[in-house]
Amino acid sequence: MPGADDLSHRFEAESVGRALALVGERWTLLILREAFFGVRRFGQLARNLNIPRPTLSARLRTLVAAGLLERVPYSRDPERHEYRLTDAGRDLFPAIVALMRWGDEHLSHPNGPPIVLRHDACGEIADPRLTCRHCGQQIDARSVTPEPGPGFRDRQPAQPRA
Amino acid sequence: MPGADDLSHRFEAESVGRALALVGERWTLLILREAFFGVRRFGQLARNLNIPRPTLSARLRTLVAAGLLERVPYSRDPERHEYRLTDAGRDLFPAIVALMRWGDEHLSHPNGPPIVLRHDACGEIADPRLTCRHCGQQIDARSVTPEPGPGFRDRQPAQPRA
DNA sequence: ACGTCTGGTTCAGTTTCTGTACCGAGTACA
DNA sequence: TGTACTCGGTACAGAAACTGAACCAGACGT
Repeated sequence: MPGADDLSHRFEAESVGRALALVGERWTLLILREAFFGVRRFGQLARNLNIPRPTLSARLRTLVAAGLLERVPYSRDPERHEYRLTDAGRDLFPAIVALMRWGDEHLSHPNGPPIVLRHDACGEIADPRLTCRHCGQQIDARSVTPEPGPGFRDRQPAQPRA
Repeated sequence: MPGADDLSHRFEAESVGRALALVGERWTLLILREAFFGVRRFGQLARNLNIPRPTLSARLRTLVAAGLLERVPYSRDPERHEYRLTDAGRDLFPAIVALMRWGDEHLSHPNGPPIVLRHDACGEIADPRLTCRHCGQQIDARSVTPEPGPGFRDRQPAQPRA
């Protein structure tokens, strides 16, 4: 990152920080991955992920509270619910894909990725890249320079602390 | 994700799982974010992130062990080291950017993002997107269908391998 | 009546994280 | 020469989170 030593304390890049407060708990992204694959039920999640059920229960609750999943009833009498991605949850898809690609590239690729994503629009394997919206070129850590944006430091100046 | 209910146990999408085993610990991605911003030193990381020093110490050790950071001496006599991104670490940049964008969009955007990325090549604000490498169109959770890739299930012994 | 499936909860034990304090080596100043 | 400060950590104990095993209630099959 050229010429950018120690920007973070000046820039307050809290976007990542806050995202991670939600998403950085151990199982959260795995649960969301399952959700992207269409898994909606408690038991199915528990089986697929091999996650302790109390942990799953807690995660689902925080995810629902955070608005990434919604808990919708699918039967009454035995009152049952399933967990569906909200739009906010779905918007996390690029992050999961990016992690997936990184995992494919750097962890165990004997033949190639275990899963690929086929792009419905063009019918090809998507092989997703991060690109500049302006010029369309691929972006990586070295081709980009962080700078303060419009929302920089507009945090409450004199938040009276408890 | 159309027609894809419960793919994960069939597909073994372990790329994400393994990535998260490294990256899913609470402070890891924040440390990497700092690294992308040019922060290299223990004390600076500790100050910027407000992370407990023993935790930082532990995280740095696992990151070095995982090959995402390297610990290079920058002075001897008072023997001191700094932590630099390796190529593998740098490749995590898209994932962090994706999370950052999600945070910008869904968490607290009073005026706009606190940080933007300027694309060195075109000089514009990058506003990075995930795109299909084949057709260049933007990709989201709904425009793509997961399917088994070449590396699918090749860690099972029964599969006759070349 | 019995066992099974569902979606959970309770509980106790273990692991992990956190804050505070501390260390040892070097530097800066007076 | 003493004092203070920086830097990169470590030691420790209490708090929080995670984990596995067991359990529960309602509905269903036989």
